[in-house]
Amino acid sequence: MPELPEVETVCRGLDPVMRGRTIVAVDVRRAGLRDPFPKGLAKTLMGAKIAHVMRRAKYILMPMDIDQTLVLHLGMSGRILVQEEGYRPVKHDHLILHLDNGRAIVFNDPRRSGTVFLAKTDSLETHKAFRAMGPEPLSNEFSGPVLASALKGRKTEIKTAIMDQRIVVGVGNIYASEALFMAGISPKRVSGTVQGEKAEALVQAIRQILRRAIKAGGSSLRDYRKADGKLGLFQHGFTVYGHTGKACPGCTCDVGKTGGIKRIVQGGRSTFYCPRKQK
DNA sequence: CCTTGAACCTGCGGGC
DNA sequence: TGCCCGCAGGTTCAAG
Repeated sequence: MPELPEVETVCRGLDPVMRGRTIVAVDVRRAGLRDPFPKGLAKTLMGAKIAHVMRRAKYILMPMDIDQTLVLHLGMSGRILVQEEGYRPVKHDHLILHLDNGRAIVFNDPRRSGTVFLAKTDSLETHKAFRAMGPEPLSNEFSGPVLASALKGRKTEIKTAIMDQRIVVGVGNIYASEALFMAGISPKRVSGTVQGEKAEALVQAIRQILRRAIKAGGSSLRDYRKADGKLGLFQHGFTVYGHTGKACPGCTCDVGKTGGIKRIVQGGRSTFYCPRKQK
Protein backbone atom coordinates (compact mmCIF):
# COMPACT_ATOMS: atom_id res chain seq x y z
CA MET A 1 0.00 0.00 0.00
CA PRO A 2 1.71 3.00 1.24
CA GLU A 3 4.43 4.84 -0.47
CA LEU A 4 6.04 8.03 0.76
CA PRO A 5 2.96 10.30 0.41
CA GLU A 6 0.72 7.88 2.32
CA VAL A 7 3.26 7.37 5.11
CA GLU A 8 3.85 11.12 5.32
CA THR A 9 0.10 11.72 5.56
CA VAL A 10 -0.26 9.16 8.34
CA CYS A 11 2.60 10.75 10.28
CA ARG A 12 1.04 14.19 9.96
CA GLY A 13 -2.22 12.80 11.28
CA LEU A 14 -0.62 10.98 14.19
CA ASP A 15 1.79 13.65 15.37
CA PRO A 16 -0.72 16.09 16.92
CA VAL A 17 -2.45 13.22 18.74
CA MET A 18 0.69 11.44 19.97
CA ARG A 19 3.22 14.21 20.54
CA GLY A 20 4.20 14.42 24.21
CA ARG A 21 1.74 11.68 25.15
CA THR A 22 2.45 8.77 27.45
CA ILE A 23 1.52 5.18 26.62
CA VAL A 24 -0.67 3.91 29.46
CA ALA A 25 -1.65 0.50 28.06
CA VAL A 26 -0.45 -1.74 25.24
CA ASP A 27 -2.56 -4.41 23.56
CA VAL A 28 -0.39 -6.87 21.63
CA ARG A 29 -2.89 -9.03 19.77
CA ARG A 30 -0.59 -11.45 17.98
CA ALA A 31 3.06 -12.49 18.07
CA GLY A 32 4.15 -10.42 15.12
CA LEU A 33 3.59 -9.45 11.51
CA ARG A 34 6.21 -9.96 8.82
CA ASP A 35 8.68 -10.31 11.69
CA PRO A 36 7.96 -11.28 15.30
CA PHE A 37 7.33 -8.29 17.56
CA PRO A 38 10.32 -7.41 19.76
CA LYS A 39 10.52 -9.38 22.99
CA GLY A 40 8.92 -7.47 25.84
CA LEU A 41 7.37 -4.90 23.50
CA ALA A 42 4.41 -4.14 25.75
CA LYS A 43 6.60 -3.84 28.81
CA THR A 44 9.04 -1.53 27.05
CA LEU A 45 6.33 0.77 25.73
CA MET A 46 4.30 0.95 28.92
CA GLY A 47 4.83 4.34 30.53
CA ALA A 48 7.02 5.64 27.70
CA LYS A 49 6.41 9.16 26.47
CA ILE A 50 6.39 9.77 22.73
CA ALA A 51 8.37 12.83 21.70
CA HIS A 52 6.82 13.14 18.24
CA VAL A 53 5.99 11.21 15.09
CA MET A 54 8.07 11.45 11.93
CA ARG A 55 8.83 9.67 8.67
CA ARG A 56 12.01 8.23 7.20
CA ALA A 57 11.54 6.60 3.79
CA LYS A 58 8.37 4.51 4.20
CA TYR A 59 8.94 4.02 7.92
CA ILE A 60 7.06 5.76 10.72
CA LEU A 61 9.32 6.79 13.60
CA MET A 62 8.17 7.49 17.14
CA PRO A 63 11.14 8.51 19.27
CA MET A 64 10.43 8.10 22.98
CA ASP A 65 11.89 9.35 26.26
CA ILE A 66 13.53 5.97 26.89
CA ASP A 67 16.28 6.47 24.26
CA GLN A 68 14.44 4.10 21.96
CA THR A 69 12.38 4.78 18.87
CA LEU A 70 9.30 2.77 18.01
CA VAL A 71 9.50 2.06 14.28
CA LEU A 72 6.52 0.95 12.20
CA HIS A 73 6.16 -0.01 8.55
CA LEU A 74 2.76 -0.41 6.91
CA GLY A 75 3.81 -2.99 4.34
CA MET A 76 1.23 -3.48 1.59
CA SER A 77 -2.04 -3.21 3.46
CA GLY A 78 -1.33 -1.58 6.82
CA ARG A 79 -3.18 1.34 8.33
CA ILE A 80 -2.87 3.19 11.59
CA LEU A 81 -6.02 4.80 12.90
CA VAL A 82 -6.69 7.10 15.83
CA GLN A 83 -9.66 5.79 17.81
CA GLU A 84 -11.55 7.03 20.85
CA GLU A 85 -11.56 5.59 24.34
CA GLY A 86 -13.46 2.30 24.60
CA TYR A 87 -12.59 1.24 21.06
CA ARG A 88 -13.45 -2.40 20.32
CA PRO A 89 -10.80 -4.17 18.23
CA VAL A 90 -11.77 -5.55 14.83
CA LYS A 91 -10.26 -8.19 12.57
CA HIS A 92 -6.56 -7.65 11.80
CA ASP A 93 -6.00 -5.13 14.59
CA HIS A 94 -2.58 -6.34 15.69
CA LEU A 95 -1.19 -3.69 18.02
CA ILE A 96 -3.03 -1.03 20.00
CA LEU A 97 -1.38 1.75 22.00
CA HIS A 98 -3.56 3.47 24.59
CA LEU A 99 -2.48 7.03 25.37
CA ASP A 100 -2.96 9.25 28.40
CA ASN A 101 -5.31 11.46 26.38
CA GLY A 102 -7.77 8.61 26.02
CA ARG A 103 -6.93 7.89 22.38
CA ALA A 104 -6.18 4.44 21.04
CA ILE A 105 -3.63 4.14 18.22
CA VAL A 106 -4.59 1.05 16.24
CA PHE A 107 -2.31 -0.77 13.79
CA ASN A 108 -4.41 -2.90 11.43
CA ASP A 109 -2.83 -4.93 8.62
CA PRO A 110 -4.71 -7.75 6.83
CA ARG A 111 -1.76 -9.05 4.84
CA ARG A 112 0.68 -8.69 7.72
CA SER A 113 3.51 -7.50 5.52
CA GLY A 114 4.11 -4.58 7.85
CA THR A 115 6.62 -4.59 10.66
CA VAL A 116 7.21 -3.13 14.11
CA PHE A 117 10.55 -2.83 15.88
CA LEU A 118 12.51 -0.79 18.39
CA ALA A 119 15.79 0.94 17.65
CA LYS A 120 18.21 3.05 19.66
CA THR A 121 17.31 6.66 18.90
CA ASP A 122 20.90 7.92 18.83
CA SER A 123 22.02 5.32 16.30
CA LEU A 124 18.92 5.04 14.12
CA GLU A 125 20.76 5.74 10.88
CA THR A 126 23.10 2.81 11.44
CA HIS A 127 20.27 0.38 12.11
CA LYS A 128 20.12 -2.44 9.56
CA ALA A 129 16.84 -1.11 8.14
CA PHE A 130 18.22 2.37 7.42
CA ARG A 131 21.93 1.86 6.84
CA ALA A 132 21.94 1.37 3.07
CA MET A 133 19.08 3.75 2.28
CA GLY A 134 19.29 6.29 -0.48
CA PRO A 135 18.39 9.98 -0.14
CA GLU A 136 14.97 11.38 0.73
CA PRO A 137 13.50 12.49 -2.60
CA LEU A 138 12.13 15.75 -1.20
CA SER A 139 15.43 16.75 0.41
CA ASN A 140 18.34 18.68 -1.07
CA GLU A 141 20.40 15.51 -1.01
CA PHE A 142 18.43 14.27 -4.01
CA SER A 143 19.38 15.87 -7.32
CA GLY A 144 19.99 15.09 -10.97
CA PRO A 145 23.71 14.43 -10.50
CA VAL A 146 23.09 12.31 -7.38
CA LEU A 147 20.54 10.16 -9.21
CA ALA A 148 22.68 9.91 -12.34
CA SER A 149 25.62 8.75 -10.28
CA ALA A 150 23.54 6.16 -8.43
CA LEU A 151 22.25 4.79 -11.75
CA LYS A 152 25.61 4.73 -13.51
CA GLY A 153 26.50 1.29 -14.82
CA ARG A 154 23.22 -0.24 -13.70
CA LYS A 155 21.63 -2.67 -16.10
CA THR A 156 18.17 -2.95 -14.52
CA GLU A 157 15.23 -1.20 -16.05
CA ILE A 158 14.69 2.32 -14.73
CA LYS A 159 11.28 1.54 -13.23
CA THR A 160 12.82 -1.15 -11.04
CA ALA A 161 15.74 1.11 -10.16
CA ILE A 162 13.70 4.02 -8.81
CA MET A 163 11.76 1.60 -6.62
CA ASP A 164 15.07 0.37 -5.17
CA GLN A 165 15.30 2.07 -1.78
CA ARG A 166 19.11 2.21 -2.07
CA ILE A 167 18.78 4.55 -5.06
CA VAL A 168 16.10 6.81 -3.64
CA VAL A 169 13.61 6.10 -0.86
CA GLY A 170 9.85 6.39 -0.80
CA VAL A 171 8.99 5.68 -4.44
CA GLY A 172 6.77 2.62 -4.85
CA ASN A 173 4.85 0.99 -7.65
CA ILE A 174 2.29 3.73 -8.29
CA TYR A 175 4.49 6.79 -8.16
CA ALA A 176 7.25 5.09 -10.16
CA SER A 177 4.89 4.75 -13.14
CA GLU A 178 3.48 8.25 -12.68
CA ALA A 179 6.92 9.89 -12.34
CA LEU A 180 8.29 8.14 -15.43
CA PHE A 181 5.31 9.28 -17.45
CA MET A 182 5.75 12.84 -16.27
CA ALA A 183 9.45 12.72 -17.17
CA GLY A 184 8.76 11.15 -20.58
CA ILE A 185 11.07 8.23 -19.83
CA SER A 186 10.22 4.65 -20.77
CA PRO A 187 10.05 2.33 -17.76
CA LYS A 188 11.99 -0.20 -19.84
CA ARG A 189 14.98 2.06 -20.41
CA VAL A 190 18.26 0.70 -19.07
CA SER A 191 18.77 2.70 -15.89
CA GLY A 192 22.43 3.44 -16.53
CA THR A 193 21.40 5.46 -19.60
CA VAL A 194 19.38 7.89 -17.49
CA GLN A 195 22.01 10.61 -17.22
CA GLY A 196 22.27 14.37 -17.52
CA GLU A 197 19.03 16.05 -18.57
CA LYS A 198 17.10 12.80 -18.31
CA ALA A 199 18.17 12.29 -14.71
CA GLU A 200 17.31 15.88 -13.90
CA ALA A 201 13.86 15.52 -15.45
CA LEU A 202 13.22 12.33 -13.51
CA VAL A 203 14.24 13.93 -10.22
CA GLN A 204 11.89 16.84 -10.84
CA ALA A 205 9.07 14.47 -11.81
CA ILE A 206 9.52 12.31 -8.71
CA ARG A 207 9.49 15.39 -6.48
CA GLN A 208 6.49 16.88 -8.21
CA ILE A 209 4.38 13.73 -8.11
CA LEU A 210 5.19 13.03 -4.46
CA ARG A 211 4.42 16.59 -3.41
CA ARG A 212 1.12 16.59 -5.24
CA ALA A 213 0.17 13.24 -3.72
CA ILE A 214 0.99 14.47 -0.21
CA LYS A 215 -1.24 17.51 -0.81
CA ALA A 216 -4.08 15.16 -1.72
CA GLY A 217 -3.53 13.05 1.41
CA GLY A 218 -2.11 10.08 -0.52
CA SER A 219 -3.86 7.53 -2.73
CA SER A 220 -6.57 5.19 -1.43
CA LEU A 221 -6.89 2.17 -3.71
CA ARG A 222 -8.18 -0.36 -1.21
CA ASP A 223 -6.65 -0.51 2.27
CA TYR A 224 -4.99 2.82 2.79
CA ARG A 225 -6.68 5.38 5.04
CA LYS A 226 -5.46 8.55 6.70
CA ALA A 227 -5.02 8.40 10.50
CA ASP A 228 -8.53 9.83 10.92
CA GLY A 229 -9.98 7.06 8.74
CA LYS A 230 -10.69 9.26 5.74
CA LEU A 231 -9.65 8.42 2.20
CA GLY A 232 -6.70 9.91 0.40
CA LEU A 233 -7.66 11.51 -2.91
CA PHE A 234 -4.69 11.28 -5.20
CA GLN A 235 -5.99 8.13 -6.93
CA HIS A 236 -8.13 10.58 -8.91
CA GLY A 237 -4.92 12.26 -10.04
CA PHE A 238 -3.36 9.19 -11.64
CA THR A 239 -2.45 9.66 -15.28
CA VAL A 240 -1.25 6.16 -16.16
CA TYR A 241 -1.52 3.89 -13.11
CA GLY A 242 -4.45 1.53 -13.68
CA HIS A 243 -5.38 3.35 -16.89
CA THR A 244 -4.73 0.49 -19.31
CA GLY A 245 -6.19 1.18 -22.76
CA LYS A 246 -7.09 4.79 -22.04
CA ALA A 247 -5.66 7.75 -23.87
CA CYS A 248 -3.01 9.72 -22.06
CA PRO A 249 -3.61 13.46 -21.66
CA GLY A 250 -3.20 15.45 -24.82
CA CYS A 251 -2.74 12.30 -26.87
CA THR A 252 -4.21 12.87 -30.31
CA CYS A 253 -3.67 9.33 -31.51
CA ASP A 254 -6.56 6.91 -31.99
CA VAL A 255 -6.76 4.70 -28.92
CA GLY A 256 -8.60 2.08 -30.96
CA LYS A 257 -5.49 1.74 -33.12
CA THR A 258 -2.65 2.33 -30.64
CA GLY A 259 -4.15 0.64 -27.59
CA GLY A 260 -3.54 3.71 -25.44
CA ILE A 261 -1.80 3.27 -22.11
CA LYS A 262 -0.08 -0.08 -21.82
CA ARG A 263 0.35 -2.43 -18.88
CA ILE A 264 3.48 -4.54 -18.64
CA VAL A 265 5.06 -6.53 -15.82
CA GLN A 266 8.50 -5.65 -14.50
CA GLY A 267 10.07 -7.44 -11.58
CA GLY A 268 6.71 -9.03 -10.92
CA ARG A 269 4.92 -5.69 -10.59
CA SER A 270 2.52 -3.92 -12.95
CA THR A 271 3.86 -0.94 -14.83
CA PHE A 272 1.70 1.48 -16.80
CA TYR A 273 3.05 3.76 -19.49
CA CYS A 274 2.52 5.39 -22.87
CA PRO A 275 4.87 3.85 -25.46
CA ARG A 276 4.52 6.92 -27.68
CA LYS A 277 5.32 9.60 -25.12
CA GLN A 278 7.89 7.72 -23.07
CA LYS A 279 11.26 6.88 -24.65
C1' DC B 1 28.64 -6.67 -5.87
C1' DC B 2 24.59 -7.11 -9.21
C1' DT B 3 20.33 -9.16 -10.86
C1' DT B 4 16.34 -12.06 -10.85
C1' DG B 5 12.62 -14.54 -9.05
C1' DA B 6 10.15 -16.44 -5.38
C1' DA B 7 8.16 -16.02 -0.92
C1' DC B 8 5.44 -13.98 2.73
C1' DC B 9 -0.39 -13.20 3.76
C1' DT B 10 -5.31 -12.01 3.13
C1' DG B 11 -9.05 -10.36 0.36
C1' DC B 12 -11.44 -9.09 -3.70
C1' DG B 13 -13.31 -9.27 -8.30
C1' DG B 14 -13.99 -11.78 -12.62
C1' DG B 15 -14.99 -15.90 -15.25
C1' DC B 16 -17.18 -20.27 -15.46
C1' DT C 1 -23.68 -19.96 -4.82
C1' DG C 2 -19.05 -21.85 -5.16
C1' DC C 3 -14.48 -22.48 -6.91
C1' DC C 4 -10.30 -21.14 -9.16
C1' DC C 5 -7.40 -17.65 -10.91
C1' DG C 6 -5.05 -13.40 -11.02
C1' DC C 7 -4.20 -9.34 -8.82
C1' DA C 8 -2.99 -5.91 -4.96
C1' DG C 9 0.43 0.11 -2.49
C1' DG C 10 6.60 -3.77 -0.01
C1' DT C 11 10.49 -5.99 1.51
C1' DT C 12 13.66 -9.87 2.13
C1' DC C 13 16.11 -13.92 0.95
C1' DA C 14 18.31 -17.35 -1.95
C1' DA C 15 20.48 -18.50 -6.02
C1' DG C 16 22.81 -17.60 -10.31
